[in-house]
Amino acid sequence: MRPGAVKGTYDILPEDQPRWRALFETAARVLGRAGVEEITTPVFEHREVFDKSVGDSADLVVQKEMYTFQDRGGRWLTLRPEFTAGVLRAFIEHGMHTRPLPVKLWSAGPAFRAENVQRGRFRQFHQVNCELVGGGSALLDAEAIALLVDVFAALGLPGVHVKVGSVGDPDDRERYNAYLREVLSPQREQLSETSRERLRLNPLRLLDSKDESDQMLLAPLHRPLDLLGPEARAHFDEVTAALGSWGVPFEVDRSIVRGLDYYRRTAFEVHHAGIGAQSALGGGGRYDGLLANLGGPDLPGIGWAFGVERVLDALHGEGAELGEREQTLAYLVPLDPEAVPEVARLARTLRAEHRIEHGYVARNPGKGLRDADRSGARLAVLRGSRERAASAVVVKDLRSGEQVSVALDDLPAHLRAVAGRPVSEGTATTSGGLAR
RNA sequence: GUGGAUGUAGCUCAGCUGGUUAGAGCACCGGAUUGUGGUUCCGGGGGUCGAGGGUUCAAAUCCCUUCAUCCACCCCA
Repeated sequence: MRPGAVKGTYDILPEDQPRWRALFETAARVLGRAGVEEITTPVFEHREVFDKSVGDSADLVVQKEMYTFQDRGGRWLTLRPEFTAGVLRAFIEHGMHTRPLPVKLWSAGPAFRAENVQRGRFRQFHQVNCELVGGGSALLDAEAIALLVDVFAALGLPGVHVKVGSVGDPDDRERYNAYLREVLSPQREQLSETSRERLRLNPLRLLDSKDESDQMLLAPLHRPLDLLGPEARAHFDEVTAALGSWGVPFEVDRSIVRGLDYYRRTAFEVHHAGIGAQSALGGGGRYDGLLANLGGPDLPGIGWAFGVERVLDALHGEGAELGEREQTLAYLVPLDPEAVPEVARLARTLRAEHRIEHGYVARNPGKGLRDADRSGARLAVLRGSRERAASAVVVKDLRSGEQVSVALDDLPAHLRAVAGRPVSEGTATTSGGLAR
């Protein structure tokens, strides 16, 4: 069997590229206007970078899902499973804490997780990531959330649901975990097996259970948001007040939860109903303390990421098309061998202004026009012995069928004029269509 | 790691309970049309029927194994 693309990876074909490009360009524009600057970091890092950002979590699963390997020099490296750790590593390495704070950085590119594949979940996938580093103000939390929403809006994606919650400060989390243990331990026999395990290791995650009877048990309980300390509560209220005053639509999610320990206070997710079971387009949160964990200054930060594949899936489902392929203006047809180098040279000069393609072997007019048609070009430009004798070319509009002889010297002006006109309506005339 | 569905031409699929040489549409190539395309008509090339094994006179079809894809569970930075 010949090998196909590796499980969980796929090819982005030429016809898909405009969508991808348009998405990245839109994100760059929206974020750029907010003063967020682009940073590109390597796709792999020393494994400690991700181990430190992720590793002290109770969930060892997370580590199992990282692509970690040893290079020829014996270095342990990890393909990035997310952007935050690498971006913060770069932030620290380049002393960016000396820049005006907060430092706002966005990135885009592939990331890797050794997960099982399903809709919206791949082993190599793509994210757009944004980090606002060095500010603890609730206004930054609100700005981060608003920016994420703004990007979706600029993409023309309807139907997004923004959920905002808070996991509180570390004290709050401990208190909440203790609360869950206290309330649920007497009823542990009624919990599902995995939930019993979670009760022991990481009670917070119980809230994620999809088991119906679990949810029945959990329903009457307080949520993290209900038991926030006064400071975290005030912070949360400031965030929601800012979002409200900016007109950013969101709903408060009392039970929002993060899997990793470094998250503090604000946590948020954006969901979309039309993309299968993995309905989260993106999400993020505040990670005060993470920077210090990575050996940097003790600065707070907040960030988010969204999954490019999922957003494109959602856009497709909503019928929102994104990006267009540039149409070839003219396809140059050599009608005899002598014309081949002539059209090649001509194409090179015309390309200064337009997208131009041409044939590489002599064709009769029938085949040549078919080639031109299939290239998607607006015009076919024919060059053969008759045209040569007149120092001209024949230019045929492939939609209307009209054709004219144009002197070589006049061709640039002619093409410019056509390019400035809207594409002529109507499918080409039938049969004859040929000017005599 | 677990479960379900699906694997037949480049693509989308048909092929019923086993029975001649495995089909269609689209796509591709050629001709009708040797200086005029996209429509139409005619013709053509393309397949280890995912792979391996088994049952049978006979397997795309039934059985087993395996691989892959999709969806879901698990998990989710």
